[in-house]
Amino acid sequence: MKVENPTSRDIADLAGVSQATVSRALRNSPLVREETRNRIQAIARELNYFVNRNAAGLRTHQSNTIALLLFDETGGEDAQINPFFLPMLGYITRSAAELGYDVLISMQQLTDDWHIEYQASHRADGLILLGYGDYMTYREKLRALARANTRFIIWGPTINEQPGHSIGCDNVIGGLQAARHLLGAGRRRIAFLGNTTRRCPEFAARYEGFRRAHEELGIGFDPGLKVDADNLTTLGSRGIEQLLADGRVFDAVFAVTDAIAIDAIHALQQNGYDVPGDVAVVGFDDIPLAAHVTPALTTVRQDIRQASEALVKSIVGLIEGEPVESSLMAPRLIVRQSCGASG
Amino acid sequence: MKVENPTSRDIADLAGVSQATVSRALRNSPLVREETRNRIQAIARELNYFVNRNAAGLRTHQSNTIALLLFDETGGEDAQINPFFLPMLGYITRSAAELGYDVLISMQQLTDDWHIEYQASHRADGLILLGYGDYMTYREKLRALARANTRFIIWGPTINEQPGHSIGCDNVIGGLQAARHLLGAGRRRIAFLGNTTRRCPEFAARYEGFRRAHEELGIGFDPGLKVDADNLTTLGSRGIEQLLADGRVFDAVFAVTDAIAIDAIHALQQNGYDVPGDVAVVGFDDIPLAAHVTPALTTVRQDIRQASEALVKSIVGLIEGEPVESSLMAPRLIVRQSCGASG
DNA sequence: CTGAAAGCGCTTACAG
DNA sequence: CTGAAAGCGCTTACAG
Repeated sequence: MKVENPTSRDIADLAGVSQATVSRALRNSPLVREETRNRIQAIARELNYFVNRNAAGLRTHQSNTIALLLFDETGGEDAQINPFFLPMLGYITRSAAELGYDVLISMQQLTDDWHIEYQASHRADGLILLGYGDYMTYREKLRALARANTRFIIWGPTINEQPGHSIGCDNVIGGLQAARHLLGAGRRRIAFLGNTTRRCPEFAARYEGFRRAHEELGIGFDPGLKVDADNLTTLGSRGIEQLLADGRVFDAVFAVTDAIAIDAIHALQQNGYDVPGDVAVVGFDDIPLAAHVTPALTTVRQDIRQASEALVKSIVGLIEGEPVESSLMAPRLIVRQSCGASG
Repeated sequence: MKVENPTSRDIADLAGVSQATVSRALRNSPLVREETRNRIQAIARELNYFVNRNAAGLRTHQSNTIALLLFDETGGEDAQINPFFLPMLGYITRSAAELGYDVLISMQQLTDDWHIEYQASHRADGLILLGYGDYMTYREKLRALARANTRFIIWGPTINEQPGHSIGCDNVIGGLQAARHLLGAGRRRIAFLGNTTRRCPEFAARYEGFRRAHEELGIGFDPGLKVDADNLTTLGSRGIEQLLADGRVFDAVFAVTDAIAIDAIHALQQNGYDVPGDVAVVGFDDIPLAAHVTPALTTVRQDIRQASEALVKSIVGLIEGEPVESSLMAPRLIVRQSCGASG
């Protein structure tokens, strides 16, 4: 009675019904009498039978799979995913599972012909694009995607001419919140650490909000306090060293990522500055370590979970033909000790 | 001439050959004349044709997909993947892509019936299991996997009775390296921070190596210097505070993760200790931040990339019927400033 | 409520 | 080197 790789026909034989009835029963069709359905499902369970997804997919033209395309910044040398996106994977996977979708991940380089294949080959019903920061670079690829009627949603800012839909963090608001908070606490000379070139539109947006907070209060911002640099990991300490070497006076630091902020705190402490006494520090991201460094880091948190769920909800909506809109989600300031305003 | 969703038959009509010849040409079969093949491939490209994976998979009984099952420690509440495994995703995905496999990710709780379905439903040809630390808990699940002839490979220690194959880091060697290094630098009272209960067999193995290094040199280890605790993120500072509160004397710290080590460095500095002058610190993992804290953290690095590639190579070997062996990979000590031995 | 039948789009023996 | 044909395992209109 044990069958090697059972098919619906095997179940049918065992249950004494037609293969069509087995198929209906396993999909919980109301057309099948309950008693029959239960019997069939029991046999299927007994035999460890699972519907062949290839056959079902061939028939229905669906894969019930979402492809997650992560932009590979290393150009193929290394394979490090931008660490910021990693935690999203878990949330995306779970949300997708709740809606009955599997998640296929793929690292894609800019040079790859990454657009159309997943959907055209029926491996995925739609795509989520993570890490495609600079729209201008991808413009043509996105257009090709749209032309091929591929369903996709981008994690990133909403840009007018950009094809498709996107869901992103409102980085301007984030920068605004950080700077407002420091200015509200009486800090007047806030250094800005972060790369705001076109390569990093998110950081540029954070700077925009930072600048706007100064404007709101009619406080000028000294351009000498803005440290731009390429290498993000060491920017914290190098930025501080540079500011000190240049003899800049500052009473606060806003870093575009927590990694930079934490590195900056170290450098400040090493140079004998008290944080937040002498210099307040605010970061961005709320990475796990942020709450555990000393002083605990005040930072701007993007709701990664909410964002992930929204991305999945949108792509599934697109797949199932529902209306979908682009949106920006407001981040939230998490006040801890490093800003000196935690009461 | 533009076809909506072209099939191999459309290509065949356009090329004036049979559908079978198209199929052969697209798979680069040597049976097809080169001129014919080129013509067919050109037309396919022109039409943005891609082989329907469901149809091909149904025919060949293969999916060319590997399922990556990540253990979800949160029991479904949250969806955070253990951060240590995240970087592996990128390497696994790339290695798999190089061998022609897609990667499906899935978060699985202990209670899930996570074993058999992926392969039985022909969604994946084999499984990679990440994060299944405590074999005893999964014993039955792994046996069920093996019984169902599911191909799988586990990232973790090799355990004798454990079904299937595994690839892991030699954590004993790692702990040994760390402790030998500190002892070799003249430290004699090394505190150990980490949870070594059965829930964390990797950490227990690191402790084992740590202990063995003491034995080698005939140096006793004061059990009062071992701080065990549940909450890993704050163990660094809490551990140090506890040691100090208990009046323990120590000249070094070995923490089972870098996060704990970095937190410990902070706590030491806050309490007026110089690192590494008064207390040397060694961590484990070599997380990105490790090189950038002050002092830069000496740590034990697992070669995540090599491990990921080995996992993929093994599962693909299993899928393609080649012989595969379990193995342990030696980690490597990365000497920086925090151990006071960088010269 | 159930069954017989068609067909999804491929791959691959078989025949030439 | 190429074609006609079978068949992978489903889903679903159609008929009853």
